[in-house]
Amino acid sequence: MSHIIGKGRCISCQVRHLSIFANLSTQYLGELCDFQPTVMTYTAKEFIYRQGDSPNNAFTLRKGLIKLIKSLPDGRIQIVRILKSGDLFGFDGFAHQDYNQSAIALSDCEICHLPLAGLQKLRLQRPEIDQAMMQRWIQSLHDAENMMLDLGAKKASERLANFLVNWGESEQDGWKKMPLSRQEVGNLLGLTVETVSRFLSDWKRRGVIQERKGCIRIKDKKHLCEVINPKGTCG
Amino acid sequence: MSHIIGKGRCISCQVRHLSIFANLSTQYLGELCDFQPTVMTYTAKEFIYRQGDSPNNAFTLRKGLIKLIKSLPDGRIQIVRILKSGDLFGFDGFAHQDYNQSAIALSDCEICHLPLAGLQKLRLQRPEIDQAMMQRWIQSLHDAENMMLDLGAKKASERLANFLVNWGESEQDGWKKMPLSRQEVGNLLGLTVETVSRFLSDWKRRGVIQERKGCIRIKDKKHLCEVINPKGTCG
DNA sequence: CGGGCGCTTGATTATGTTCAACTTCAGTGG
DNA sequence: CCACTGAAGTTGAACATAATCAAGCGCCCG
Repeated sequence: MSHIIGKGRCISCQVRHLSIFANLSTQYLGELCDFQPTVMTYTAKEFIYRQGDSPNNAFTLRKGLIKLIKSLPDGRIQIVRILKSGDLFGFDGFAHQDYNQSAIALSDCEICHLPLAGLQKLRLQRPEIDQAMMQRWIQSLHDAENMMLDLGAKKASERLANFLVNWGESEQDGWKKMPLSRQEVGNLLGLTVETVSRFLSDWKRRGVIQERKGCIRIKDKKHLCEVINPKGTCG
Repeated sequence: MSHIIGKGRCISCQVRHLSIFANLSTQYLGELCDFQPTVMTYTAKEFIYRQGDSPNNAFTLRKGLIKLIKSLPDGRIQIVRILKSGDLFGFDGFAHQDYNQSAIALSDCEICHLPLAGLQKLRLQRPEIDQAMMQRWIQSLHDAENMMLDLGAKKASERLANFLVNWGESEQDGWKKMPLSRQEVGNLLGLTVETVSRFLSDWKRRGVIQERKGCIRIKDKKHLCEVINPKGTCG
């Protein structure tokens, strides 16, 4: 279950450099101390909020992974975003709107609850924070646009190869944590479990990728890139 | 061809009430006059900007319709947004990023070019403008999330029915302009021309919708709503 | 009047889904 | 420690949906 582990001390936060408070001049970190967001832990599969709830907070993810999902009445699901350390989410309240998605922990998580009113005040006071938030909104929109292109115009293998390459990025031929189930990869890419499983199995048989207990490694990136873009270049 | 038709006088603009300057207290409209964005006209099918261009401006659409598209090297296209009067677009520069999509006029258009630096200054000065921009970013993100759900989780008929109902909204059983070609509807919904044409023809034969010279009318909204959501309610 | 574009329609194919059976593995309790 | 259980993953076969290919229509514009 989720529980409160205390008040955040942003000034000494280990993931501040990833957050919207990253570029804050040190002289203003003091003000941030008054802000004192509540820090909570969540266990895997727990909801942080549900689509339709009225927002009192925005959130910063400190530790773990989160999926933002939208779902249809009959149970079909689309993952619209995967959140990593330092990511800001649940900011719908800034537009006086209810949460437009549900947030679910993919792993055990540590999350800062940022009261909307306080954050709004900070944002108006400190241009660095304002700028950081704006950049994140625009980046989120870009990510969403790229995903629309994937979902609307690409085929299964292209989407999956693209997902693997992006996920494995920054790892030079090393093992990368893959905490998403086949089902979740399907929900992210608009595919069924079976389709995801078939392509992954195929690529494993051909030695394009390797897998072991929740980790994945790309052996033949070139091959995946050719799947993504038959006659283009890629990394 | 596009050409400049002069400097905008926001204070007397007919679509200001739809724009990010809508809620500006009258006392500040004067400042806005110094801003003086360039107003330009574009003819249908013209590019306003291209994906990858460096942004100098954001834009407000005064008159007409615009599509924002992303495309793959092999020519496949996804429309990621359709813009209407008063909509703000091309604001990628605020995050120091290149345009992430291309903007193309769907009809003859009138567009305000808003210099980034000037707009940034206005935003920081006037909370109303700042708030309006933020709301639009969040709304755009919501729209994008809804579209991801459509593209990833729904079938052709559901997407198309949903599109028609949304497009026809605010019209009480009247004729609604439909300036998108079958091809463009396909590019928006992740479908081929043929698939779009087939469903529309079918619904026309059944009397669910009517069409005449670039206009469309929904005769049997209930039927479309049942296609969208087999056992739910809808408007 | 001719040409071309957008739209429609049919036939065929491909891609991915659905359904079903089986395997693997982690966790649980005897 | 091992048998049992259930969830996650794999695989095959049948099926459905939408894409592709192809042909023809209607209409606007030159």
